Amino acid sequence: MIGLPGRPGPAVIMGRHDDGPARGNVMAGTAPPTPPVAAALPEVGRRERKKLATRAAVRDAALRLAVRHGVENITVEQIATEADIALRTFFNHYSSKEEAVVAAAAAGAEALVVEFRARPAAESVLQALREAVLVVMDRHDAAGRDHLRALRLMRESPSLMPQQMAVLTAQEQALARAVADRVGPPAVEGGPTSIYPQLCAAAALAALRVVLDRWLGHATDPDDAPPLAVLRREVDEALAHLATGLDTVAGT
Amino acid sequence: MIGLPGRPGPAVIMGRHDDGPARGNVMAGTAPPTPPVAAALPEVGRRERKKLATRAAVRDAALRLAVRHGVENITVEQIATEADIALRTFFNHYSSKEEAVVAAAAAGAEALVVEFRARPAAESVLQALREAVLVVMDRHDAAGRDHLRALRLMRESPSLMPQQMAVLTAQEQALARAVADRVGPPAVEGGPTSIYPQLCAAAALAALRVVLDRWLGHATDPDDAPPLAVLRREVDEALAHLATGLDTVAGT
DNA sequence: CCACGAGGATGCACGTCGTGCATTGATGCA
DNA sequence: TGCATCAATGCACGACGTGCATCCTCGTGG
Repeated sequence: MIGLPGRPGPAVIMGRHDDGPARGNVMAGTAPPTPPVAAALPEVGRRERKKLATRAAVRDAALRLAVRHGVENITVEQIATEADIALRTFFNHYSSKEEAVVAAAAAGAEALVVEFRARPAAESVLQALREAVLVVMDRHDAAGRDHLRALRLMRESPSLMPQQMAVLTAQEQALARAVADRVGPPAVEGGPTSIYPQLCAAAALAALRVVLDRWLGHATDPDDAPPLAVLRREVDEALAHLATGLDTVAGT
Repeated sequence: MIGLPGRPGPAVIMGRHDDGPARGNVMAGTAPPTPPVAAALPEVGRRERKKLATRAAVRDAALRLAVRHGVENITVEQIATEADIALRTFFNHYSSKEEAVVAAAAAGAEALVVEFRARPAAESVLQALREAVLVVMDRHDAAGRDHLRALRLMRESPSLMPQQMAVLTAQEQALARAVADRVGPPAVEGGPTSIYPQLCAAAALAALRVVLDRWLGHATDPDDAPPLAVLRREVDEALAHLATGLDTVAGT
């Protein structure tokens, strides 16, 4: 998800196909089936590739500067310069620096939904979700230190929180649909849709958000990640709570 | 492909207790605002009261204009004029029009936490939460049409979503603390804090958000609220799901 | 091979945002 | 009554975000 190329050059191309800046909030785009690791298909011409490259350059430049100087202390102009584009062009891709910074992280949430859908139908909803989380976690674990720094940036920048939540809710909708597809169509066609998919997706993502937040908070030293094993355990614990019910009375 | 005021969109419980001078009508001596639950505050002098009044005036003016013209189509200057204050003064209270508009809603979420804390310890966490929700719901039901319009505004204004989520997460923290207090201190002093409070608070608020969102979505006609009974039922259903566990396998 | 249409990158102008700084007037206090 | 405080204001200014016209590159049909 995060990718921090050393130079503003052509970066990894990852999904995100929508045109036009998203006024005020984030994309809820359904990128064409672009599995986690995308391969350049002849589908896109040089033109499209250049556009994507520019987009990626902007995104990475934004993240790089934000990690180094803090989101509050950088201007869109600086990002544009770093990405070697005109100021005006920046707004052709993102409508604010916050959106650009968070965009780099959005892929993570998208990947989760993709992996979830890929799980066999035999698994229960929360089981499938757990496995999907593990897959995404492992993959991102390889991203290393830069990736961790980016996560901390997200966690500790108040001004990014809104954008993050926006991404999260967008993915919540996607996950809700995935859950609905998994449990099958409602008994009655056209009948009142069950609240279950939305509820489950919302609760699950909220749980994962809490877990990740706690995990990032555990670390006493910056750049020092608590063992991944801890994260796994807490994910399991949280999902287990959801699965078995989380009501409690005083003294328990 | 995103900025359209469409289906997805969170909402927040909101209430509008107006204390301050409401444009063109009574502006009594401004008796100390009457928060959800009485609070004796003999401490406030005229100075503080005036400040609060100004704040309320700004908040209400923002909400009123936003409901009438849409958040996107109003400027801070208009709000300031409507509230009869200088432009600069606006920023002494809120840092953006979105914040001002949503501020009116924040009280709702705060009230929920307050009511939750007021529930007897004998009730389980989710029971207490349910009762608290009902209390807040009933109280706000009396607010009538304007209140409903405000809720719809929140739901359908993409640019407000970030601020709403900010309010929501703030209350999530407060609720998490309340839950922690309710279930009692951890067995081991200073030991690793349980994830339960945060998890529970996050899941519960996420559930309530989904329920409210669905409820607002049910209505086919604007200004026409689905019966409150439906809301109650869905709240119960959602919390019941959380209480008994929400795992499921295909075909269930 | 070339002219032409589509679309991305830019430059420019402009209105709105949000903040720092200095000033004023009402308020609270000794 | 004299003084300290603080909300409200006015002013200046840099950053933001968008509409519009233009230039240039890529993709295509002739």
